Amino acid sequence: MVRLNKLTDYAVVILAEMAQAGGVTTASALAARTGIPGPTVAKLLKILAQRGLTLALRGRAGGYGLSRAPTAINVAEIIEAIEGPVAVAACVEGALENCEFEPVCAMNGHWNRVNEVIRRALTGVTLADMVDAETPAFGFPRPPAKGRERGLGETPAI
Amino acid sequence: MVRLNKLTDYAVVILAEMAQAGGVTTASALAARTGIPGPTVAKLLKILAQRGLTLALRGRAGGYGLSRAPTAINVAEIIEAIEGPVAVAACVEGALENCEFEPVCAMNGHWNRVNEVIRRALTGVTLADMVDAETPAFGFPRPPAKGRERGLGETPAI
DNA sequence: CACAAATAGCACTATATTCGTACTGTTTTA
DNA sequence: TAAAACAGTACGAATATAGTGCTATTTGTG
Repeated sequence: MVRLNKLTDYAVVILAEMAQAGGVTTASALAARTGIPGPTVAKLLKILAQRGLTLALRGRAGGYGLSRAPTAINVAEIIEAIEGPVAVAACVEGALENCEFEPVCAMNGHWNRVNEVIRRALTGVTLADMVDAETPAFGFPRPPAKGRERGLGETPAI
Repeated sequence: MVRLNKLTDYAVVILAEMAQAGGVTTASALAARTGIPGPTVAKLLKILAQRGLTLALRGRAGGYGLSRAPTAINVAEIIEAIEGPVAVAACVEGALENCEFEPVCAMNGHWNRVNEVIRRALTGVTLADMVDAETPAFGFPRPPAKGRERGLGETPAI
C-alpha cells in the first residue's frame, strides 16, 4: 500500500512528541507518552541520533532532544534515516539495490519521475506541520505554547 | 523505503508490456517477455481482470488485453488493484485498518495530507507515461509507432 | 463431437522481512 | 562510587509476501 513500515511511523510519532515537549526527554518518558514499547523507542532514538536528527545527552540527567527546530526537519529526512533512500522500486536512482530485469524492462527509468514527485512531496512536509497544534495530542494536555518556552536543557518534568 | 511490493511492481511491468504489444496476449507470452515467473503473471492477470483493468478472453485463442487506452490507466489504479488503497499509515482515511494509538497520537490526521499528495502524484502518471517509447524495451523490437496506431477500442480484437 | 488451449478460482507452503527483546558496555553526574 | 542514561550488537519470533499446484470452466479447431 505504498506503506511506511511501522518503525518509520513510530519514529515520526516520537519526533513529533519531542517537538511538542521541547527540551530534553528520556527514552522511557517518550515510550510512556506515545504507547510505543520502550526498547523500540530506545532503538529508534539511537538511530535518529546517529543520523543527526536528535542530540543525545548521556549521564544521569541525560536524554534526547531535537537537533534542529521542528520547522527545519522534514518527513523525507526521517524516513530516510530509518529506511534508507526513498525508492518505490529497485531500479530508481539512489536505490540501494539493482533490478535484475533492468536491461529488459519496458519502463527503463520511468519510475524515477514517480519517485521524484513522491520524494518532493515528503520533503515539503516538516515535523512542525505534523504537530501543528490545531488538534493537540489527546490525553497529554499541556500549557499554551507561550508557557513552555524554555530553552533546551531545562529537562522534562518526568 | 516507501516501497511498492514486488507484485505491484510486476503488475505495472506486465501492463506496460501489454500496452506496448497491444491487442490480446497470453499470460505465458507475457511471462516470457518480461522474465517474470509464469504462475505469478497468471495470478496477477486474474486480479487485474477482476478489477477491470484488463479484459480476459477465454478459450482457445484467448488471452488478456487492456480494458482501456494506456493514457486512461493511471499508476494509482494499478497499485490499488493489487495492494488496496494507497495509505502510508494505518490512520489515514480510506485505509483498511485502524490505528490503535489514534486517540493518543500526536499527529491526529496529519498523515492524511501527506497521503493525499502522494496519491495525487500517482494518479497523475499514466501507463502511457511509463512506456513512452523514447527508450523502447530492449530485446523486443517492434514496428514503428505509426504502425500500431489504432484507436482504443479497436484494441483487444475480441 | 471430442480435444486442446487458455483463463478462473482456490488453497497451500516456503521464504524473507520486520518487529521487538535481551544483554553487555560506556559515559556522566549526584 | 553508584546510579541513571545512552551505545551497540545479536537474536528469536511473528508476520507478510511470493510463488506453486491443482481442478474447474470456457471456447475455438479439427
